[in-house]
Amino acid sequence: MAHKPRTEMIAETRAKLVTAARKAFGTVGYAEASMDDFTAEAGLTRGALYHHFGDKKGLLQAVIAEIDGEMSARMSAVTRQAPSRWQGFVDECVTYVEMALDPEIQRIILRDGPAVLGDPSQWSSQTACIRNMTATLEKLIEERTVRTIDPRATAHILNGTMLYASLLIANAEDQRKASQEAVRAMTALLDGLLAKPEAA
Amino acid sequence: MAHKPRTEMIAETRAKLVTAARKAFGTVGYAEASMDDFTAEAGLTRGALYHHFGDKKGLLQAVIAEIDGEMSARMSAVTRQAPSRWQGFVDECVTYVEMALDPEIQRIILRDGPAVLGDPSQWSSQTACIRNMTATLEKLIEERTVRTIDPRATAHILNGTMLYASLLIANAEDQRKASQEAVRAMTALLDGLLAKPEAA
DNA sequence: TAAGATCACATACGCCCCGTATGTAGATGA
DNA sequence: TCATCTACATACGGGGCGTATGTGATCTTA
Repeated sequence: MAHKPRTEMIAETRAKLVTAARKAFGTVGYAEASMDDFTAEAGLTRGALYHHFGDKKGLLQAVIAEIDGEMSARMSAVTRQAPSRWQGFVDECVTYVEMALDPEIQRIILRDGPAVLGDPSQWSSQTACIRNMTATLEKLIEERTVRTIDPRATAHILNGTMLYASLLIANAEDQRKASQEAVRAMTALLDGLLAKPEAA
Repeated sequence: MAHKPRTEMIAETRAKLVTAARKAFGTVGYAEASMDDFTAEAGLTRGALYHHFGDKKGLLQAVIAEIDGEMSARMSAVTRQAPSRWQGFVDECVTYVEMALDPEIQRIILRDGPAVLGDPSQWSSQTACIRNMTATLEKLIEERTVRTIDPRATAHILNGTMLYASLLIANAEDQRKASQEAVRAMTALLDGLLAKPEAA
């Protein structure tokens, strides 16, 4: 029974740390998560953490990158199977809101992330989601479906729109009702982007 | 030279603490702000802080309440002197974006606040700004200027829209250009709320 | 395949920061 | 004027973090 190669072992411990941290950050939050505690839970010590990620912030970045990769994958899947380009864009937005309902995502991506790492739009990761949306917008503007506005700026701003829609829903007593209201308001706003606005 | 009455002295020390904390939170951030440091800067100790505010979070709440009061005042001033109700609403939004450009506000209200205290829409204070906007929206819907959407949900969502517009501008290399792009995108979105959409 | 170098972690130490428990001086009220 | 209360300061203990150091296993090279 030979040992696994070294690189594989390393990847494994990195994954163990990221998983344990993600769980801790997602539940008790970044500030309250004791490095001693969640490294121990992964069968390791802080030594491993510092070796691989530099510090607590570095580990948070890794966790965020992992989450963001998952979100990005889901979004592009939605875009691919949309009937029209505009509908695909709207679906993308709705999917984003749905994903942001996850308490773990809210805690790590929306609350602690910005506080610790600063403006999300600067993160290499978060940009992935936004880049998707920017690209879609560019095409929509090119084909004259959408007004001539700056696609990057619009994507960033819509990012905020959707995140706060998620917050609204997540904290509502009646989530179903809140979700309907939020989607309705959001689609109304999105209609404003259209070159030929639809009737209300 | 008689001493000042006691209640006045108390209000003064509270104000001193809030001011010192606001400065510290706004520059180095909540987590990095040492209570020993900024209380000393106010000529006090942590004892005073715990006595008046319970803990660090309590002080942050007080700081946020102060800032939010100022923001609320500015917003209602803008609303009062608007030519039309819809224009007043748009101005309100633009003002909000402008205020959120302040690094202190970004740091305290947008980054650290949510991380420490949770969803901003739950803060008694933040509600002030949102309530303003909700009220304006209600009237606009009543007079059929705006589509029939839920005003509270819309206000919350727009809150996010504007905050991220501010982030975008604040972090841009060319702030003037970014601000133009952001305002353009925002007004486009807002047009979507109108019952009779304006031509692009 | 054996010796040396390297790497992936664990251990150990000190510092700072926080929360609480306790002390105290001055204002208040009879 | 004395008892009480209040607004703070001081003192103490604990925990978390960052770093410096140690160690055993793996990889390299001849």
